[in-house]
Amino acid sequence: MDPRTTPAPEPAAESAAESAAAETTGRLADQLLNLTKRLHRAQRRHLEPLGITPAQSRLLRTVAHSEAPPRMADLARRLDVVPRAVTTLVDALETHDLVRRIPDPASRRVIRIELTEAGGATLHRLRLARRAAAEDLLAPLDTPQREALTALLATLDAAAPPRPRC
Amino acid sequence: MDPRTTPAPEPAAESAAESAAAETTGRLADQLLNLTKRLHRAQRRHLEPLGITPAQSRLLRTVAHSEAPPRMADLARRLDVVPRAVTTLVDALETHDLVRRIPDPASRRVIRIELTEAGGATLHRLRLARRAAAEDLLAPLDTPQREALTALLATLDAAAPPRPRC
DNA sequence: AGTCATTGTTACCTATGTTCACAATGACTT
DNA sequence: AAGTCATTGTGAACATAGGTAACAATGACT
Repeated sequence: MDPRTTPAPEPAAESAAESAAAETTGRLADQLLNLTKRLHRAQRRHLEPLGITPAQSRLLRTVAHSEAPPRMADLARRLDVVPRAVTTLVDALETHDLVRRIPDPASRRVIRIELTEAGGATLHRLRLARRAAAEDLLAPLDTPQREALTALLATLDAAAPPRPRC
Repeated sequence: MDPRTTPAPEPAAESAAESAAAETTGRLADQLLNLTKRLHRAQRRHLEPLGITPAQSRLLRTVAHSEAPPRMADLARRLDVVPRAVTTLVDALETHDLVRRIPDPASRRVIRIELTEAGGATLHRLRLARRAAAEDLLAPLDTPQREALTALLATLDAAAPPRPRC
């Protein structure tokens, strides 16, 4: 709803309905990116005293969430990153003694990642920090609104990945 | 709702309600980050043929959205980044001849950023690409759901910045 | 033994953004 | 006029998050 801000040469012959829907779509992208930037910053701010980055935090939580010590490849899949990215994160966490690389008895190729005791302790502080960070952002929403938002995002996340294997 | 995944030593004496709310909050953060990653990828995929990155795209749109050629500092503020970050982006766009640095007649310190003709043309293709990218993500949501989502995000974005001036 | 797929890693590259230092400029004081 | 200070943009260096490509070790299957 701001058609004057269209300096593109093409008159963009769209119906009003199409245009509005497109506006919404485009705006959504901006809003998401904006919000995520703030989330990143809030997380970083809260995680800084713990000495770990948001990505490391995510990895740590994923490890903790796993029933058995996961393999590097498992982590990569669950974090939706390329395996190479996991190596760096585990390196960082391992130097801080928050996780441990342990060999898999069944296959000498695989490496399993185990939470150390210090890692477990950090994880708890991390949850608090993370919650505080999210709380900073989500303050304007009341509980039902938050639930509505999670529901919508869950829909998006669920429909997400045809699991791009190649 | 998964208390067994709490390897932290502390028993975390919280009420069930508090815990559930915290769960929601934490989950929201994950969902947002997840979604944004996908959005980034989708954008990159769609923007790649145009030879510009998402951040450059955002800068370009911001320039186009401004009534008068904005100053670098304006752009930094509106993009919510540090001024130095704008320099790099403008550099890239300028080498592609999509924007131009023009001097401000009033003050020799300030540099104003102007959209070139090629920039305007690119901007239109960019809108299409961007819309397609968002469409990829938002496919699972129907129109009322999207509107609900934008409304929620708008609330968050609006309440956002006490404009951290220092 | 030979071929092929899996697993993790080393060595780079990119994108985005930050801090620090600095030079040029403008504005304001003495 | 000179001095002080804030603004503006940028160079240099670094951090974070991620990606590609090549490769070695290993397992699996013929």
